[in-house]
Amino acid sequence: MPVHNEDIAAVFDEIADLLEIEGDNPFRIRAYRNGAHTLRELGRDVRTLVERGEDITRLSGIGKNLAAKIYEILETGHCRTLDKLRKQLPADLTELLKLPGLGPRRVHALFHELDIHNHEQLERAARDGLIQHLPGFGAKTEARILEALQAHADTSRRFKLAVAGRYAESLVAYLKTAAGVSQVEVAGSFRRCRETVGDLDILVIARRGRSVIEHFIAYDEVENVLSSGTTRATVMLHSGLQVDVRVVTAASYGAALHYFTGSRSHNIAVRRIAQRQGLKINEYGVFRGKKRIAGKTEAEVFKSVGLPFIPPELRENRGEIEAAHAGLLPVLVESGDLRGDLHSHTRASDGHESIQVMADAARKHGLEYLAITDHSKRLTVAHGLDSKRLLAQLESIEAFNAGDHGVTLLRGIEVDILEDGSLDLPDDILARLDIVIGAVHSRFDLTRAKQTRRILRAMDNPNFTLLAHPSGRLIDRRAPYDVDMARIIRHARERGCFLELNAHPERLDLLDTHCQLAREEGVLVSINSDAHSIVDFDNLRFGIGQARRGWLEKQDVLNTRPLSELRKLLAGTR
DNA sequence: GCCGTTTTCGGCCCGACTGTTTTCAGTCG
Repeated sequence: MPVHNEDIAAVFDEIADLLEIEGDNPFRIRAYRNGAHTLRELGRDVRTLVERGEDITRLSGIGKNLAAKIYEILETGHCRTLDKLRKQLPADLTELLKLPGLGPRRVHALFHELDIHNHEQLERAARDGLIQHLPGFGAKTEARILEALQAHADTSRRFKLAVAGRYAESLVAYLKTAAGVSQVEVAGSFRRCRETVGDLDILVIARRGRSVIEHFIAYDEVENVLSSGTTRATVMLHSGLQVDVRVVTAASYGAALHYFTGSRSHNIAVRRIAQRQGLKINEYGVFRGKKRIAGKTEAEVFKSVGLPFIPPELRENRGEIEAAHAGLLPVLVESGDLRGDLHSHTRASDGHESIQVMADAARKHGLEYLAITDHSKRLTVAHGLDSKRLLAQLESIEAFNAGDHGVTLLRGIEVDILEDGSLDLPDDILARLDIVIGAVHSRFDLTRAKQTRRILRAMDNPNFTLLAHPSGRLIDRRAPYDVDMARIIRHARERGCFLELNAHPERLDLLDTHCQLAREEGVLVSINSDAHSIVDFDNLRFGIGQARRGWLEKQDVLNTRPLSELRKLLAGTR
């Protein structure tokens, strides 16, 4: 049973939860949480690092103690510290922490005073009116607990970036109509371009907070108001999306934007740097004593602690601060850097438009080239192409290219990688194409070893150019297949082929951490729309966002190359 | 439990809002 980083992180988080309920040293608790964060953001299995004999205490937040626990979990599958805590406290107790309004202190009281350690017991006690008599509780808290228990089903819901974006857009427009508002910015994980967001964090610049807040909570999509003060408010929209609005004045704009953009972990790291320099950073500015020395812009805030501006997409405390210190921040790829798109579909398979219409849309999107890559025959639901239909399509593409349309089409295919790792069309046909994108569309359930072997074998086909949507996941709908991505990335380097970052907002794989890994290994990533209709080219921006989260620079992205250079790179894979 | 521009001990980010309190603890972001 392989142990993944997430398994170890979950152990550390549970230890932290249980220690917190028991009122342990808060810094010890944070150390466990920091360790969990480091493992989750690592991008490669710590197991592999250990197997290679690397010193894992060099990872930030992993000291001797946590390293020993990692070894223990890898070897035995258990952690004695956690086992011991679980003997002292019921296993389901940490579930209570997930209810809004219940933190460690209250859960401690519920357990030790009323022996409550699960939802059922909590609900019964609340209905019997027992909770409001506990010290620190009251009638309102008891009522909120009952509400929370009823609403519990959808508390952890996250929204895909593109979906959240639509809610954000109308809300921003609405907030701009409030009196005295000079600026409205969506911050938080949305600004960091995370693939999903748990809530919207919106920063408003205005002289007076209260009137903006009143305007905000009167928005007609508001389901209920969770809190509302003079400078901030939290509401739940009808859609189930939570929105936080924070109002500050222009003098605090940069500091507030930095604070509200996060991530929390990044903010803490930056504030600690400030602290060591005798400064204090809060959402109002950077202060030396009572004197504000910065805060108007984010760049000013960074500069005040001796750092260059760090783009929002990098702010995950994943090495960006160290890189900034060392002057090694990447110059991130931008939308305008893309010269082409290497993955698109037409009516020939499951797309909605002709070759000509797709080409025209790509040109209007500022692209110089577009690969037509319809599905192969195995994907019958998508009306995949067999050799004969593919050859016919090649003729149409060549005919198109013979004219002057301001965009060049590449002859391609998205060929199915069959269960044994062979490709769904004959080699002599694939050899006639400019680009062969391999993709897994079946048997997502193979074991990690088999799935990995399947993909490695497909890459070994001399015609193979690019691995499409490498994890196969659909966010919220289908888990990724189990595969050793680090191995696949290394193999891509050895084999000299490429990986796709699929820009569709439901896919967005490669993951950001895998982009980082690809970059370190020198494997070029292609940011592709996988367009099935002309509007889908707009999705490229989500791919750019994900690539930026993955530290990719222009030179790390295959389709930033001009056509002539691209052709050489494609030819080089054979 | 981690870590070092105050380096092997002594510190560890910071503030808003709520509810239960009469000055603040708990929770949250």
